[in-house]
Amino acid sequence: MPQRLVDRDSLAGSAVEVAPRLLGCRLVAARPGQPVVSGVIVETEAYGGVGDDEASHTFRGRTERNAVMFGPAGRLYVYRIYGMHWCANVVVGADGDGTAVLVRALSPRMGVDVMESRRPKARRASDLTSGPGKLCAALGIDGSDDGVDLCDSRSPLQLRTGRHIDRTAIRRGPRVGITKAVDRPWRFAIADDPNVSRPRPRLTDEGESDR
DNA sequence: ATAGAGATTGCCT
DNA sequence: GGCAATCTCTATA
Repeated sequence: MPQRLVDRDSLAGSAVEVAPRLLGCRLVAARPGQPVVSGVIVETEAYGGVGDDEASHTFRGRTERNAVMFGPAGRLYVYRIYGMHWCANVVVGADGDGTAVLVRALSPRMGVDVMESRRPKARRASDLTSGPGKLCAALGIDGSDDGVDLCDSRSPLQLRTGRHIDRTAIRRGPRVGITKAVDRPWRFAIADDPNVSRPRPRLTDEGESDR
């Protein structure tokens, strides 16, 4: 089966439901006049809505920055972090929920040479897209992509289906870099993929520690 | 108005 | 392992 666009309806669930299902999907940058650059999603994090998840940008309601998170599922929410880098999220849930899934790492597929030119500081293949800021740089994602519809074949950024990831091959753990709601194991990753950022999540679906 | 923290990365010791 | 770079939002005045 060839890759097809992810169906918007499949993003209608809660962030913590959708986050593991995005593993294995492809994030594709298809910009006019430029070579296609893409990678398989290997790490995600779920972020909840207003008053629900203290670590989420939407916890205190709508702002200019987080407006896209309150729109329909399938849009890309891009924000600047630490004044330096960009982070990309897939908006999920129902229109108005303010929920999204942060894409934390990719396994490079198409356009690796372009990624290398955009990530001159990467010294190894696994440095190219092994973090939310790194993958945005590699795919050329910035603030001008905020709000792009990933479920539209005419978009410069698209979300496409990939191979199925077995439940037993998924690891989960606490989200990275946050100081609030640190107890929620809302980070998901494909076990043993070299592009997953550190520290690697260690829990199985049953909550058992791996290794 | 001003200050401090933040969903990160890379360079330094 | 520590820490600087530097934009946006929030809290406090």
